[in-house]
Amino acid sequence: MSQKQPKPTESELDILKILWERGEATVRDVHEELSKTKDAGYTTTLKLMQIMHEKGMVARDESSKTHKYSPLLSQEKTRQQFMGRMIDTLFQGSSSQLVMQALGNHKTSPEELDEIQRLIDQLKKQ
Amino acid sequence: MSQKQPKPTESELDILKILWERGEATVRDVHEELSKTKDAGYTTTLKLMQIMHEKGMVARDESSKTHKYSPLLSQEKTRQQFMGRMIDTLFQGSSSQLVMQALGNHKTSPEELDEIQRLIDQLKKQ
DNA sequence: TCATTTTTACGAACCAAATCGTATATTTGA
DNA sequence: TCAAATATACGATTTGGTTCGTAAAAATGA
Repeated sequence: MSQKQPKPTESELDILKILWERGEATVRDVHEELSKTKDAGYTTTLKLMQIMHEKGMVARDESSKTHKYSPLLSQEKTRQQFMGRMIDTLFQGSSSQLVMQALGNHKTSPEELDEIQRLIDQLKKQ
Repeated sequence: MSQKQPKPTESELDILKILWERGEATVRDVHEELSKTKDAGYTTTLKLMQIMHEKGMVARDESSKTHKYSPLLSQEKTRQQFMGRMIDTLFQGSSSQLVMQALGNHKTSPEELDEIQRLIDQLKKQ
């Protein structure tokens, strides 16, 4: 029986995003990256990451004084988690409605469109 | 200068979902619908809807004792709001990645796929 | 060496959201 | 009519997330 994955908060998502990009990072790494868009003190970031560690969202390598953090939640699973909720609450359970919205509202390159087309063709074959 | 739309919380989204479906509903209507999936007291739902009214998220028709509520936030705008955040944090800013995920993970009917295809064709023409 | 900087730990404070109990007004129906 | 049921209002409490100050330990470098 697998445990249900904890749902990250907004701030936790911001941190996870960075950890997913880097694979591993110190509090300072994360904080500096975060500072570009947000405006929070160093100890705030530290505390958040400590809590995430308690929750089992991130691993912590304590072999050196300066701890190294890495994500324990998979981006894949987290994507599914949020998409599911989104489709359910905002798109009447219809994923295609979500797709239409995404394609309609954001610029998508011809290459990306081709890629999506290929996926559709493949799905149709089944 | 238009005000930025307030961002609904999780619980507020649940209520908005019902209001979007029905157009108009009483607290009891909403509460009963909500009870199917959630487990909260009547006054909790009432209070939530009162707060949403204060925030300007819903309209309230007080002409009869039993108030009637209707949504003031558009589903469209709210969709965009949440999608934007989602694409940014979870999909590296790539909407096509989100589309791939949505199509890959959820069953989509051939009709829906056709519809998406048509949209893609149209986007490609531009 | 030793002052400065960097790091972690920890608790307090703050804030918003959510929950609920209670009071009061109104409606319902026996 | 009048007791029971149903509605709103409102405040208190709880809970969870976020922020930050301070202390102590460790690392750095002049």
